[in-house]
Amino acid sequence: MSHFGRTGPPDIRDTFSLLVLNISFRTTADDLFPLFERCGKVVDVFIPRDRRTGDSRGFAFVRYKYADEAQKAIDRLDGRNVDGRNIMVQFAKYGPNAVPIHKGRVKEGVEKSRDRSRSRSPRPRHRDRDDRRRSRSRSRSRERHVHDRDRDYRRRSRSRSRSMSSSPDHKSHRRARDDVKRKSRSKSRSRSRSRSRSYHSSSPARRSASPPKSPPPQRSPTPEKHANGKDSPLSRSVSPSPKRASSRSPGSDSKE
DNA sequence: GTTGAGCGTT
Repeated sequence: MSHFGRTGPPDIRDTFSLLVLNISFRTTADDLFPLFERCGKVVDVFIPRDRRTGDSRGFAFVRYKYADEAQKAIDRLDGRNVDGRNIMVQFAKYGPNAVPIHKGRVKEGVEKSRDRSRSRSPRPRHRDRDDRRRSRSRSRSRERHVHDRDRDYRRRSRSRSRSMSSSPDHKSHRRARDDVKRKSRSKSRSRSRSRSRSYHSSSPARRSASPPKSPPPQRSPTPEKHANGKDSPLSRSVSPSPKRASSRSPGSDSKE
């Protein structure tokens, strides 16, 4: 997506891309275009956005037609306050069209801009939203599509150090204790129920179709109700007649 | 409503 057309980059023959960092999340290409246009001929303004949320990622790419104009934009707009934030303008280093830096003048400019951009001090990185986003994406399709975004994912994976919290701990413990309690209370019956449950769990089709509509009954917070009521449909379901259980044949399995 | 290191699209 570019500012001039929705069919990708217009012409990347002899353009010089500038990376504009630290822009506001609300700043759009339309806001940056006039600003950069004042420094020279702007070929395209592109702001990478999140594919899932569609929000701006906080930086933009501005392509100039001439290197000297791009250099001028760096000199003039780098550090300029835009939408309440001071942007950082520098030559784009990576990307589909690496800046063809051959002229000594541009090269010096690049080094200068990089030197200046290095002024920013390192900050502690903790991004909840990104972690959440990546987690969700990973949980849904971990290694299905790892193409060009692989670089991005790895780049952001660096800040996954202190992600593990202590919240799931007690939850797990609580669940485990609850499970143990239920088991000890059920005792002998637990065997047949466990087998029945296991059998149901081994059916992927049912598991896939069930989650949204019918949650697993064993996860019910009040199992004692069913334990007391022997006529409960659940009880019948989980504890079939001993006759059937003892004389279980392959034919019966196919039915259930 | 929020966030803030970095390098890009149909």
